[in-house]
Amino acid sequence: MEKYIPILEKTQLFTGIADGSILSMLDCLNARLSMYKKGVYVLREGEHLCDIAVLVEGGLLIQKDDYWGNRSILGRISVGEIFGEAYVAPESGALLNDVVATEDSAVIFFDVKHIITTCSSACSFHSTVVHNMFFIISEKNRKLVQKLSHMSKRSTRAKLMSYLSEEAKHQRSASFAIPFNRQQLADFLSVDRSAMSNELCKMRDEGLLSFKKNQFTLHDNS
Amino acid sequence: MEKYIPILEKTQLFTGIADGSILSMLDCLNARLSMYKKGVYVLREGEHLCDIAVLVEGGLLIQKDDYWGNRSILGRISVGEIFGEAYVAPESGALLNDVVATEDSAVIFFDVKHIITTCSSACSFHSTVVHNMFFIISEKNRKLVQKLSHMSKRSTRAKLMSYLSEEAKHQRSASFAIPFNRQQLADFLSVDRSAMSNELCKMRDEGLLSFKKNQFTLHDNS
DNA sequence: ACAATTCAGTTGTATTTACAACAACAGGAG
DNA sequence: CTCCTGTTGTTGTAAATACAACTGAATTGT
Repeated sequence: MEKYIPILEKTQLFTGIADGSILSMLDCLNARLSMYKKGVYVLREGEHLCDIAVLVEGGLLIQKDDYWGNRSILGRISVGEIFGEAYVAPESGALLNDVVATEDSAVIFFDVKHIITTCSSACSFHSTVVHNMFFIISEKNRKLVQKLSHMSKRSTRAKLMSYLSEEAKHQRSASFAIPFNRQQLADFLSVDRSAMSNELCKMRDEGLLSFKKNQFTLHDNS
Repeated sequence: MEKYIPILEKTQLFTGIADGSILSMLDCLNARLSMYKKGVYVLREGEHLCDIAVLVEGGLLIQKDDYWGNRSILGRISVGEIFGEAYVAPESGALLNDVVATEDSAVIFFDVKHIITTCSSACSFHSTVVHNMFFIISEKNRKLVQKLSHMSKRSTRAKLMSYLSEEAKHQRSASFAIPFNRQQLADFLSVDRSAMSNELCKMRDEGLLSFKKNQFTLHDNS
């Protein structure tokens, strides 16, 4: 677990924690490390979770498959991000989504109770971590609202434009990479892949944008 | 503002705060009361917010209108609930939605900085409020994920079933009232009102459910 | 009580999207 | 190199949805 401390130091969760303190906190927060091969389920819908999880290596997708095999993708987790934070409240029920590793991944789990309850040890960083989590969850909240605003668009084209322009704004460049392939993007926006592919090509032919693989460029139509 | 203290006492935000303490906290948290007539905008998309808001009287809708007049509804705020919590982080930008009063309403705003920073006064309840907010935001997070799972359904019928069965589960009864009229429900699920109305009637004719106004009953098809 | 307004349901048509099946291409394994 | 697999784009058809226009019922205000 120690090898991932440099990663943890850079995460938003441990912002403001003195460099040497994280190692001692791991113990105090009952941290556990788990490894997952590509394609393996990290968490499954219906399970109960008492932990906050931090991805320290690899990549994850948060997704859900319904009875008929329709998949919907809630989002991607990259190294340094936390997940499972929506289930920390005592009354929160079972997980609503699966979490799947898209590459070989490493995850560190922290016991929630240990985070939000000040421990008996002399570790004075609890309140900092609570504050950090506070902001992280609030920010996740905003990201979900943004995703909802993409999905509430009525047409495939409007959904694509909403998502892509948001992504351009976020990455501060008209040219940017997205973390999805076409099928994943379609599942993310809840549209049919082939219809979406078709629409993307139409938009390209109209000069709205260009793309190659998952690299997109939005064009200025002024 | 004092007249709303009994309301505040019952909110999740002030759970665990001794009864007499709220009055003194109002000052400490720089609380401000605002009244809004039915139909008036409480907050507008694009504004910046430095406060947590608690609805103490009336009802609100969180919604967004696009350039062409398409409205999408993010959710409803009832008495005792908080809103604006997605914008507490210092880096969070402008509001992404409007907030509109659907009845004459009263809102109390609390300065976020005063909540998350321990004040110099002797008020010892800060950490309790922070913990409460923590759980509230986490729970909101889960609600957003649930809304996303309704909206990611591919057909109008599936969206309706997803929303209505969730509502039945939440209210622990197959018979329940929803907080929307038809147009609002359509805007909430991002579908056309008339198409939705049509689908609802088909579902009723097939015996899946029955309804009258905003009162719905799901039927057991075993 | 009456008029005005909002709300819910209905219908027909135009448009959009989903679905299915396939072709082209790229990258990796043997 | 060749085969296999996964990904993306293409096309035609079927199905679902949006849109517009209207009816009747319910609600509100005067």
